[in-house]
Amino acid sequence: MSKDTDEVAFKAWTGLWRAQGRILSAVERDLKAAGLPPLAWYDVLIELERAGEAGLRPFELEHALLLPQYGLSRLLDRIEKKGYLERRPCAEDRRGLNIVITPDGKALRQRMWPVYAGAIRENLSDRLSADKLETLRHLLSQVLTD
Amino acid sequence: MSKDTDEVAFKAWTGLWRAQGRILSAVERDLKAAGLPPLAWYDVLIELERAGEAGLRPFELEHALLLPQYGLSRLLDRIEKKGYLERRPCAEDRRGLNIVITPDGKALRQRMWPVYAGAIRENLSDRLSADKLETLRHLLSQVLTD
DNA sequence: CATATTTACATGCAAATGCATTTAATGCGA
DNA sequence: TCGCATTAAATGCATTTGCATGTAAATATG
Repeated sequence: MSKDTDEVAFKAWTGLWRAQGRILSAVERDLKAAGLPPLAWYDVLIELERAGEAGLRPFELEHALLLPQYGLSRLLDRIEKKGYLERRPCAEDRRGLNIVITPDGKALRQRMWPVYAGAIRENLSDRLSADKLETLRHLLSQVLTD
Repeated sequence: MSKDTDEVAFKAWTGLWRAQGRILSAVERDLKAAGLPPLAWYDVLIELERAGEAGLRPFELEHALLLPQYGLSRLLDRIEKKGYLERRPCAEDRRGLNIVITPDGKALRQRMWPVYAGAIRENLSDRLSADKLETLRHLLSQVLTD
């Protein structure tokens, strides 16, 4: 690998970092401005919504969201306390839980979505052609393979 | 903007998020494993090193690193306490400071670099051809213009 | 020139995060 | 089936972050 490649790679990395940071900040700012909870709540709720009535085990959410175990445990505490999800004992494994979204949770997720989508549009879609977006998506999926 | 574009944009965003998260986690993990401080210290130190003897004002660092004002203030506290930088009163503006790296700070930055670079290589450069890296860099720079 | 506004940086306090450990149940090998 | 390593999830404690506000100096306004 040439020195040049290292340099380009480093610039790609800083771009990745800054772009992600800028978009994420915008999303969080807009959510807060709308009186809505942080993005992490959305991620939990959408996963639960997709999982349906059976819900998900914490370790599944952990894997899907790339959160540390203790981080998820406490995130669930907070969301549960507001009534957007339920922790149910798990029949098949009594160590475990089934996390299930409530109707309020679904409603909250729906209110969050347009704010989230708006920030993505302003900060990403509006700045790159459809083709380039697709290229970006593809490159990043390659980075993430394994 | 078509619904399809929105979908691709969203996937590009999640890719951006996950790729950044994965790489950043790897960097932090490797730094910690090597007994070195978090990446944020590197960012501060490299900026200071580039700024030379005159150092930088906190608000300049803040802008360069996209940190909130109070976040930077406390990051500087921690780095200063370990002796890697100095806060000097600023002659031109007595509200301000000049932040200057120490020799120990330069040495620390140098020790951090190979660990940092290694993680970028493993998680980015090794997964994308030179051409694709350049494309990625270019796309991200477009996202960041303004 | 006096006073109001803005800018630079710090800090008290509450919330979130990271780390290590705990509790409890499962599975596995002897 | 007993004992032990492993897995699921929670939690105490220290560190870090976020938010609001404080202090002090510079700048703008009348």
